[in-house]
This record gives sequence, structure tokens and C-alpha cells, in this order.
Amino acid sequence: MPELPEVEIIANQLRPIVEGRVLAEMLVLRPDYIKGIAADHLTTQCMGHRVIAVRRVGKALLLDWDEGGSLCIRLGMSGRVLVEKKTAELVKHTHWILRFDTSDVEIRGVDPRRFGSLSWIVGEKPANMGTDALVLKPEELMARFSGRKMPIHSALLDQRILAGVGNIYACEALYKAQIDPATSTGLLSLEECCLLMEKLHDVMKRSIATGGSTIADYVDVGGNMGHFADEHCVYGRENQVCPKCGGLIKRARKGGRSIYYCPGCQCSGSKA
DNA sequence: CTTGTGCCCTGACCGC
DNA sequence: TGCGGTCAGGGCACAA
Repeated sequence: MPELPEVEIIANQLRPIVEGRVLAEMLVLRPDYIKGIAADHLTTQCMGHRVIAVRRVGKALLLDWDEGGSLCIRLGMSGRVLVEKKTAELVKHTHWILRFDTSDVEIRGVDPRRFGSLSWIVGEKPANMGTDALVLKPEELMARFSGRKMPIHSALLDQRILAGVGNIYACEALYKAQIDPATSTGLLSLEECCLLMEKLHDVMKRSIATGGSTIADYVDVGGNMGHFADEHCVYGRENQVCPKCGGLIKRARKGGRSIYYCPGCQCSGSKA
């Protein structure tokens, strides 16, 4: 599942391939994958324009065009962005293709579950998206938390509060910061917010360095898996031994999501 | 305003 | 070998 680190890797790989190039062809094989704008209108907006920047904000991948506006690529759960030879066979669930001038490869969007989307945005970031998780300062995080009762695990997943964190990095950072996932955000001290942001940065930077977390679907633009999942301490490790305290990692269900945590390390002290 | 729930969707996996 | 059930969850609409 692509979260901030995985999208960052894709953006970095895409940048040298598409930046400065003019879009010569855009194929939308599945018009309902386009959100908030008609598919043919989106195509019109992009065609013939030059990509001046490839950006990542939160979990969104943005292609900025020379005459304004951006193509917003969201990968959802199972989305992939692949760079392939134009002659390569299309894999199942390919929903869109971008072809640039003077290039022998094309960019393809593949997404079996179709939780991702293509859209058109104007401005720095999509509407309702909070500050990027690698940019947000602990003081700002604390300000957004104050007076609220939402559990910290849910808050970290709320893209309006901070953008880019999904379940994997929320669980890992809370574990590293030794914070109970059920803690009400309003009860967190500035010290805890600082520690949490520090650990969030640590795990996400480390993930970027090791190629991201491949659980089931994520691969980079060349189809390569990432290796950060090998370093997960709690995510996907229910009933395994915690390396820090020797207790067992637990999994709690909340809504449709699994929260992985170590009761010994994260629940002994403060509680909500 | 806040917080919680259910839905969209496919493929992998599990037990029979 | 197949077949039904369960699970994964980002982002959004909607309920309380």
C-alpha cells in the first residue's frame, strides 16, 4: 500500500523521465477512474503541455504543467505507476497511459482495486489535504490536536491533520515513540508530539532508503519490491515477540483497520 | 463542529 | 480441485 515513502520513491523515479517533456498522448482506458472532472476534459487540460515539476504532497503524486494546473495521481491501496516500453503488453487493470514526446517509454497507471484516481487540481495541494508529514512541525501538530478526543492512531491517518501517513507508518511510529494508539490527541504533551514526529520522520526516511514497504501490491516504477517491510517492528506482526520488552505484539480492530502495537511498551504508562 | 461507520473494489489466502 | 468466506484499507459520504 503506497504511503508517503512509496509515493516519494515513485516521484523521484518519475522526475528525470517526464520533467521537461511535453505530453503527446493521454489514454484513459477507464473513464470512471477520473474523479471530479470529465475524462475528456482532463485530457484536454493536459495534452500538449510540458511537465515543469513532479511533486509529492502527502500520498498524492502531482505533475505540474507549464500553463498551470496539475495532474493529481492517487494510488489508493493497490495503485502502481509503471514506466514501460511502448511495445510492452498491457497488464490487467491498466486504467491510464501517458505518452510524452521524444521518449521511448510510457507511464502507465495500474490499479486492481480502483481506490486510486486521477484528478485535476489547481494550487499546491489537493483540497482538504493538511500539511505534509515530513514538513509539519511538532508545535503545529500539537495545535491541531488540542481539545480533541480522537485517538492518536486515527488522527495520524486523517489526511486533513497531516498528510502522507497510512496505517503502516502510524503503527510503526507510535511503537517507536512508545505511545498508546488509543491515547486521545488532546492529552499528548509537546514532548510526546516532538518524539512522535521524530519517529515518524525516522521510519519514513528509513523506508525511502530501503525502497518502501511492499506488503502485497507496492512496487516502484520498474516493478521492484521494497524492503522496509523486513524492518517493521509491529505492523503485520501479531503474536510475534516484541524485541524491546519480550511481550507479544497485539492486533486491535477499529473500523475496518488493524492497529498493531505492543501492550508492554505502549500501554504501561499514560492512557486515555 | 466532532467522531465514528460503512462502502467502493479485486486478489490472496484459508478451511473444507 | 473448487468454492465460499474473510481480509486488506484510502478517501469519501453520511450518521450521530
